[in-house]
Amino acid sequence: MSAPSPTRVSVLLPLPFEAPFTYVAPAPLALGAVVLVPLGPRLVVGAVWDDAPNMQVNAKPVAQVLDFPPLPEALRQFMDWVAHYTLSKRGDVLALGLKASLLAEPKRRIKNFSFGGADFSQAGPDLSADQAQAAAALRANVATGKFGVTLLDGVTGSGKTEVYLEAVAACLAAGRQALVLLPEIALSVQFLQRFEKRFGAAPAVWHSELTPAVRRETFRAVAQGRATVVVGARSALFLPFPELGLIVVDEEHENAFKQEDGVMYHARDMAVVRAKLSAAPCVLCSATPSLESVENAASGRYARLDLPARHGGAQLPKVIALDMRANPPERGKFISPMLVQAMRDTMARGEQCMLFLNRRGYAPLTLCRQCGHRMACPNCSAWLVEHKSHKRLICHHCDYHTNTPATCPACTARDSFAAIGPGVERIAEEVREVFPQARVLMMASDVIAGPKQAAEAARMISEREIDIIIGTQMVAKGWHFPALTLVGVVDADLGLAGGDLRAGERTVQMLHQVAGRAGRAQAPGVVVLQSYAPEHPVMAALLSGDLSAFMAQEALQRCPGHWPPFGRLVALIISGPDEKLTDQTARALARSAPAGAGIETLGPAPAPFAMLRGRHRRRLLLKAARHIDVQSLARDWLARTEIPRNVRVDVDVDPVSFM
DNA sequence: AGCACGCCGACT
DNA sequence: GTCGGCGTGCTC
Repeated sequence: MSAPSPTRVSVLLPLPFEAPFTYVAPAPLALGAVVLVPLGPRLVVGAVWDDAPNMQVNAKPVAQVLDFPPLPEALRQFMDWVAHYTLSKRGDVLALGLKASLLAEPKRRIKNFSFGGADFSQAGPDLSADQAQAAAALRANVATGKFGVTLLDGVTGSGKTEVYLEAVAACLAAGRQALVLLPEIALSVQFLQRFEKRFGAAPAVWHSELTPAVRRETFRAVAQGRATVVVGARSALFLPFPELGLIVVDEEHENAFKQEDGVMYHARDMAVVRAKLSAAPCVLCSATPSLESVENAASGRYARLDLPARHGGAQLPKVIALDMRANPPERGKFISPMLVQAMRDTMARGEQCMLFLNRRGYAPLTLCRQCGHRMACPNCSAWLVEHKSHKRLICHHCDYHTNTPATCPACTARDSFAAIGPGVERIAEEVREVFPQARVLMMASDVIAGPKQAAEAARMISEREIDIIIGTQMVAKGWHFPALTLVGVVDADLGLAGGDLRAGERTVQMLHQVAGRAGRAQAPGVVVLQSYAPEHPVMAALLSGDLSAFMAQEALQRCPGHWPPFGRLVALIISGPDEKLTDQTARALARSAPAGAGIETLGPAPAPFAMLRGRHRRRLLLKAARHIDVQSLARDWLARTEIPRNVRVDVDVDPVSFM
């Protein structure tokens, strides 16, 4: 036996570097080992990576090997994969999962996820025949311990959650860890209650609003295998699970899974990759699956399970289109008399109503009646939105805000402002005028800002302290309110304006989800869509409830032009403080764009928000047939084009937003 | 990402 | 004459 000899090790740092740095250790270190290393004048945390160390460079010694489980191989491979796919630096991806702040010794253990009271072997709830069959299929997948993706497509109220919780139970029984991704976990109080009811203990949760102490302790508990179930937002994909045995992505169609800055990844797609690298099954759930997942199921790449009926004998709501041309509201009002009457009838039966409008604030536009001046953000190409609750005009794209001025800044006219168009605050005002005795609750992100407010809102509704709920898209997600029987969509056409690639799909999904809040118990539900275009295919799909026919039509439209999911997109967003230089750079990129069979470049065009936060923006779109390696194309493209200082080019692979 | 080095304005 | 603004460049 010889004494261990000094070795060089590669250490990836959670900093914007593509390659690991090389350090010297007294003896070989385990791959994935979490270490403290000198970098310039400071010490930084990093992880031993799989690359061959650099023998040329002058290596400093590793300062300390931390008492922490090494990052698992599947996680290291996953991070490399995500970096390559999104054209990000590997260090930036590591930073999504490893930060110095996560490694400080916890002062005390936090309860939960130790699962003192949990019992995963206890029998689940009574399942319908459909549910039981789907649950059995998922349990069988988990038992194989192999990768595979299943699309669980169940109508709203069909009890998808109970079905996939059976898969979670099977995973835990097999001694492996389970991850459930939700689009907005911070507000998912009802989900956590159902989970606790099923298993007798709360899961570990992971989202951006955790306190540092909880975050540290959860991170450690996951790495040590003490946390067996994590319910989290997209960043939970980067937690160091040593024994991941199942990933569930609930509401898989949600755009909130797409990270829109920094490392721009789609958590639903990356969940599939993470599962594959961990040899774990993956379940994608939705009542309104994305066309991507529908096509993957149709081609046989994903298995498919359907829950076509609501649980407990509840019926799907009846959907009615209200033609606003024939039934206009009073001047200056937004709720048509027919919807008012439906609300009155609903409340007379002791049931609850919900009005949906996906627009925060009081009015989206404020203009001067004297001179026509429109109140706009100085930093963004966007109108300022009046928020009466804050007594302010607010930009929804940057942090600019101003008190509503007494006089017009252009013509100095007094009291000349007119509010144009409705937001939820204005709808609430109208409702209070019509139903002064009704108890009204607003649900929008500026009112319901965290788990506490969400829980209180859910409690008030469940305990029948509320008659009318008025909300933005926040009300669409997952809520179960048995007494809610009427849903009114104030402006069903809203999402169709501007019309990007997925405007129709997205509107169908969102309105169908909102509609699904109605009539989830015995009393039947009614949904009223206020529309100026009730003949539009989106409205037709919602009226018939036949979403698969709508998706088939979408597929037919996207297929010939190689639009996703039948082709690939990469967006380049060119931005900078100098408009001319930004524009020149965009045009230079367009000139050096890749060309060839199955490749097309669109743009440059000013982005829909041509200026954001004081930066001018242009967009280019690379469209390519499915078999083409767009990452290499984009990488080479950027490498051969000179980008001036103070112009930035952001790369968005598989863009969801075209803003 | 930090943190240093490095050249131009308002302060003791 | 200095303190300090943040531009740019480097970190194994």
